[in-house]
Amino acid sequence: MDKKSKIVLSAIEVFRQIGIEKTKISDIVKAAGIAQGTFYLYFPSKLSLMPAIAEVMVEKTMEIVKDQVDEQQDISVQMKQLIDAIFKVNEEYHEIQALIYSGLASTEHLKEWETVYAPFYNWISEGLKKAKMEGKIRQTIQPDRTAKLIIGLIESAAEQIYLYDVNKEDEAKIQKAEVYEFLKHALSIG
Amino acid sequence: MDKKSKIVLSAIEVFRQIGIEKTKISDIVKAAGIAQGTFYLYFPSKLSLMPAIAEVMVEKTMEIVKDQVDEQQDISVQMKQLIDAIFKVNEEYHEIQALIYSGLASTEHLKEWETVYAPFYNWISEGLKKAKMEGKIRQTIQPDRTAKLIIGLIESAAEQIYLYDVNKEDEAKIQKAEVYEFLKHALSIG
Amino acid sequence: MDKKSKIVLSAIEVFRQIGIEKTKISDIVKAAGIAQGTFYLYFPSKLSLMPAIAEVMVEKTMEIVKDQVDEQQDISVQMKQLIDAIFKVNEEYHEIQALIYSGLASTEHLKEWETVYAPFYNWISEGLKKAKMEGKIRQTIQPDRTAKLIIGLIESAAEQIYLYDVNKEDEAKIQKAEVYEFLKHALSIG
Amino acid sequence: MDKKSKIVLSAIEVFRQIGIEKTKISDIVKAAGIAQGTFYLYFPSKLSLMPAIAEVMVEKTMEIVKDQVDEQQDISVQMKQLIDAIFKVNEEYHEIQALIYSGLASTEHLKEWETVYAPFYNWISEGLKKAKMEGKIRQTIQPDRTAKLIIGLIESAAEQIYLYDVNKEDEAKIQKAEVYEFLKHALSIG
DNA sequence: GATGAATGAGGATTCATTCAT
DNA sequence: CATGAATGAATCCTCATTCAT
Repeated sequence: MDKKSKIVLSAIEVFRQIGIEKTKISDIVKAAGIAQGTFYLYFPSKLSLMPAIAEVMVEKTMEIVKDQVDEQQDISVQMKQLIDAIFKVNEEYHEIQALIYSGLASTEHLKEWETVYAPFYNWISEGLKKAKMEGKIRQTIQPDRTAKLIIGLIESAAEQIYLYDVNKEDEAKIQKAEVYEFLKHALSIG
Repeated sequence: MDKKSKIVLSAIEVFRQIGIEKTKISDIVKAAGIAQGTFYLYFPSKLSLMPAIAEVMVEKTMEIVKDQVDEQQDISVQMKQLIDAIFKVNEEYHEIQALIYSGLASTEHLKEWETVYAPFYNWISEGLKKAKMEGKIRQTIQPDRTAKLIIGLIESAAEQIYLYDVNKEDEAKIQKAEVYEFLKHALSIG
Repeated sequence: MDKKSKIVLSAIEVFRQIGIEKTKISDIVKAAGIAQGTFYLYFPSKLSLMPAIAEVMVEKTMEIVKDQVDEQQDISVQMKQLIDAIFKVNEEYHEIQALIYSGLASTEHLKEWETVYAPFYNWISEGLKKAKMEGKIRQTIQPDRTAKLIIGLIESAAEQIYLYDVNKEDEAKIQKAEVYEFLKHALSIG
Repeated sequence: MDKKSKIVLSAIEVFRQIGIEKTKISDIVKAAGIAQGTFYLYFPSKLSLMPAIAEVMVEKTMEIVKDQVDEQQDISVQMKQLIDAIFKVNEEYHEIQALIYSGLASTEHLKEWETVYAPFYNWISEGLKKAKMEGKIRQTIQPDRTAKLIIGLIESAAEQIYLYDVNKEDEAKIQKAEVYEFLKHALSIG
């Protein structure tokens, strides 16, 4: 394995054990079995690790999700499986999720977050599109938007964490309308 | 204003500008216009600030929510208003939400989190109970649990953040079942 | 004595013993009897010490010069005394002279150099003006400019002797005589 | 050009730009277009560069001086030419002079300094001997010693001008005239 | 209570040098 | 000869915390 990957994986391990705040660069390199200076050949600082870690985490998440969700099953079964999968990932890596979040938040790497999560969102979205075409779900659903809502809902249920993006009034309006629709059905209002 | 409040408010301001990671005590006291040592008369350490900040933030959130939501209105209207309100709060204080979370997460203050958020959850829960009794929403809803789902959903929609809590298998099972039910209706599945 | 002066004087001592390059901040603070962090309350870096050291050195130089040169004496005697004085300073502080020079050169403190040396230059210049008015030296001399030439001449002469090693009494004596002769003619004294 | 020369010349260039203190080996090799390790095939350490640089600088100086000074001319003309030459070298390489000096001083290469400068001193000394024999300058002059005084005088005069900034043509002109007058009298020329 | 200069342990970072390719 | 990734000792610098005033 190349040194860069070794650093990232070791960092994940160490962060889980000691916590991001208390982890020293020296802990990471010790775990990776490399010299102190070598770290700086690949990352300028501890926080600059975060996007790389996030990427690995999303990869792991997708692995588990794809493993647990049977695309041949009915959409209702798939959703149950998706919930199981996300709860499972969160259970195993909840510290890392928190770390990534605070790590991304405390730096200026926020924009990389969306890029990193994109493949996961897309995969869900494709599933929704199929179900929509087959008339299994309501036709007013916007798959891309709803995919994110679903992931957010399940993750927040499993976790209760908060994240966002601002100053997009139109975007917010559509989003709000969509959430309203979503919620109306979820609660069986009216 | 007393010095303690001055410290908390200055800290919020400085955290928003510099980020929690990079903020020094000296930055906070400078912003508060007090001496370095004075900080320690009110807070034993830097991290002990977090719960106090969280409290202020929840207070601000509830102020806005209670101001925007008209309890005389129909539940569907109230939900629209709630969405508006939460989006509004998040728009204004999204960095702080992240800060609080990472601040609480990076220490052992996690347990205080629930306490701090409790009044908000309770208020939503009460609304659901009333609607449930009036037959406006489905009778299978568990108000306490659902209150958190709703807040989580809306906040994640406004933000896209992730947070959690693990090792509660039974708790997780119930939670998963509830989400499933929630989601089934939201998507009009079956 | 205040801490800032203590740092400067200790730095001079340590630099003389260990050399500027090999001196660590920790050596300086140890010599000054203060904590490591305290250094940074007064100086941002090792090199930023240089102007302060230069100032002290010029003060010391002027003390010795004013002490050795008798302004009541004839200009030729005064020049002899000036040569003695500068050689003396150089013998004692030759490492520091080198340090200051390289220290100033390697940083961006060059402009401070002139300011620091100004009082010395002025004092010599005043002496020349008086001698010129009294017809003791040639009338074509420009005092300000010549003051610098004289100091430059004597210092470089002294450096040539003391740069390598210090105990060269005989060598110094001959060099001083030669410089005196050189200077006497240059100024057309007597 | 062979790699050794390339290293020396690149080092001079980089030192001029970044300053000796801040220059890393990696900067030098980058400028020279060679690999990091290659440096050590030609120089055992960073400081061992200094004598080589000094040598190059003295060579350049002597080239310019020999080019500008016409040995057929009268000693007074030669001195004028010498002043011009040294000022010229200083204008172009004033940072390097400081570098060499501090570079040599900060190590144990001090003894090489004399060796490196020797040919320059000797050349001047020879000129003085000849002039002395021809009765063009005062008979009390000791050529070897005076050669160093002259160079020291002119260099310090030039430094005073060019140390701060280079484009001071008028200032230089006046300074050169003053130095010439000073020197003419010091040597009792004409 | 309030101050802010002083502390110093702790950790980040640098960079000359090596050596396997 | 040439390379440049890897090394890790050396040292800088930060900043939470203390305490004499």
